[in-house]
Amino acid sequence: MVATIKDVARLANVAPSTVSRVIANNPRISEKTKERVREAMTELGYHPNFIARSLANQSTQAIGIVIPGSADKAFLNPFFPEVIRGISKGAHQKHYALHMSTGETDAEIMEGVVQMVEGKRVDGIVLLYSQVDDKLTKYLLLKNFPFVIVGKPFKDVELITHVDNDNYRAAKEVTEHLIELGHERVAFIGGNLKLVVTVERLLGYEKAIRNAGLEYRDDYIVHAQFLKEGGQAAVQELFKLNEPPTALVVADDLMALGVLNMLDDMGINVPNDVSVVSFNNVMLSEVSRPPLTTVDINIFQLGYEAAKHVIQLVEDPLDPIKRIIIPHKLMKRQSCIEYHSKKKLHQE
Amino acid sequence: MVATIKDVARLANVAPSTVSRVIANNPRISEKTKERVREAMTELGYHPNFIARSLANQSTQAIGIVIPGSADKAFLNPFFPEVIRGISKGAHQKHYALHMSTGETDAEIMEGVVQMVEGKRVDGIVLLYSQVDDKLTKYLLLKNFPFVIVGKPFKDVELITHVDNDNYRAAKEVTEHLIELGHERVAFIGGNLKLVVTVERLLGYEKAIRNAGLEYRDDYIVHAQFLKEGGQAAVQELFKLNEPPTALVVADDLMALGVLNMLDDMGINVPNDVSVVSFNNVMLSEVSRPPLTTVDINIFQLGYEAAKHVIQLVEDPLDPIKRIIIPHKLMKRQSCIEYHSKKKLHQE
DNA sequence: TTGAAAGCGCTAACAC
DNA sequence: GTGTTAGCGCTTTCAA
Repeated sequence: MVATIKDVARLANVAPSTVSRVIANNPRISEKTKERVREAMTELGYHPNFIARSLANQSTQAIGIVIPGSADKAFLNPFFPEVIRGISKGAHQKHYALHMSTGETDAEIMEGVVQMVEGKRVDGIVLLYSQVDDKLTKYLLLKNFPFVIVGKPFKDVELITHVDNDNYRAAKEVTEHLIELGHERVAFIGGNLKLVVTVERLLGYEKAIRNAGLEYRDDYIVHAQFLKEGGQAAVQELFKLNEPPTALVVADDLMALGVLNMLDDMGINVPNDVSVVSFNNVMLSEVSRPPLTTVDINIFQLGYEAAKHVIQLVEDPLDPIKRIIIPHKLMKRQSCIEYHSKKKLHQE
Repeated sequence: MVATIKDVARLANVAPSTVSRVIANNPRISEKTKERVREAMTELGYHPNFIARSLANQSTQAIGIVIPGSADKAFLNPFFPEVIRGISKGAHQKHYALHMSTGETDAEIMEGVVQMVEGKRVDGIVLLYSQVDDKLTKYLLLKNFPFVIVGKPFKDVELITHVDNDNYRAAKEVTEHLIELGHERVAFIGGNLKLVVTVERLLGYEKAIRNAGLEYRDDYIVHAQFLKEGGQAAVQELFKLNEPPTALVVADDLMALGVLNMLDDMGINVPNDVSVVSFNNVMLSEVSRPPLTTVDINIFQLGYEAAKHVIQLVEDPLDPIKRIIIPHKLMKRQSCIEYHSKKKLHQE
């Protein structure tokens, strides 16, 4: 049998409550008894039972991570491990552990969150995505449970602490970059339109197009899933058009990789025939052929700040709602080139 | 206040234990009372408190994941997210959640594991690596705590359920492949020599070299960390030699990427000047320039089986110790080429 | 400065 | 079938 607080108390000739106070390093216990109790602890190889403590305490020192559509899909996109790296770092600094449920469908994920919250398994939650009209957000808000969103909340922006990039501006900037390079037929390949990030990037793209006085064409907007295969499907649609685009804004590096593959299969050269820019700057984007010009959104930082702020929220429920914007940066690489009507000139 | 089992009991006019039995769907409760209790539950919006249940139950329905040297480093290598994908899938099928501690140093990681085990925060543990002379393994074994290792235990192989590849054979095969292509100066770039996987791969390499009657040269063996930078450092050493190798066996795709980079910087062409094979077949290896010939070790499956088997162990402590070997497969891509003394001929 | 005792919310004997 | 009751191991008033 494993030693409990009672065993320690008995051995040290004190009450269990005293042992508890020693664990918490309560200053009102004399150094002498502290010493005696500590000796008893090591003698018995005592370690506190976290679960029991959690029950008495109503706190778990763990934060929950919620991933869209099941870890076993999402982890295919390097974005997620990278945010989790950041979260892990932030949680570590405050001595928090990480907890993930493993639901696959939306219903199961919801179920998992309810279990985390209602079952008191975690003290706070980081939502790794923001969906339009999200039930989860609504639930968490209703329960008044500490949580932060990585991304921009669809609504109630002023009620939810969130860590985000300025995706609108970032998308606008990359599109402008393409336009400055002389491109006039710029298409947008986005991910799931239910994700707020997709919407933001699309809006930024649109703004840049309109600002430049270019035509905003519906058939230049394609949506697919945030995976390699998504990118491939999108390209096929776009290059069936009479006037195919000369540049592509792709909402995610992994999709861009699919785009690159498909373009290659179709014998279309990047960057000579078509320029490509994308988002995230995951390791792949540096390695791809050609290396992708992409927006570094500082994924790690996104996770790190999210963790820090849920914990703040947990430890002080009155902590004000915050909006943290992580800076982005365009990483120019070899997937973009100047476009002069029918001629291709020097690289950027 | 949140509803407890007592509230439900009161409203349904039954004893708390009856409610508990309804939750567990105990067959000895009449359908009628079950119905009544369930109504009371929904009316009160009742959800069981997992922590309280865990305490009474001595079970958490969660399995712990232990990563070498902190998540925030390890996750840089795509191996880890990929195993976790598998674990997540396996855990999900049995309705288990995942728990990770966030230690950074060895001591902190040990501390985290002790907290998981002693604090009863998880029912079982998956160790995502196997180190020579590992304290963690020793501890877990001593505590008789359910755990499985992804990899080959350094010792006590017959006492520890583990999920592994036949890394020895895999390394032997890829080295033989290189030798068949005509290479006679084949070097080995390994990772941390404390990791059993490194040792196994090195031994397989050695065996192939000796079998072929080639000279086994110490200066052809270099070790670095399992990251991109590791690969780069290794190359610099190797190509300072008088007789630099014409082929490289690299113990990890990510390192291989670093190798590729560095070789490129040095103006050494792959595969024309030197052939490269590596291990893991992570997504990067397909995308790199040139695409890497690598051993697919089926990372996802490794994780999936590991999860399935810890859970089995948790649910039946008498479940026999097992050794699960996941098959591997050489993925031939464009980083290898035939070598004929001073000439290079057609590709493989 | 320390102890006694109640309680966190649930489960599992043991009764009936 | 269902209720009673004693824990699970800890924290936290309240008293002394």
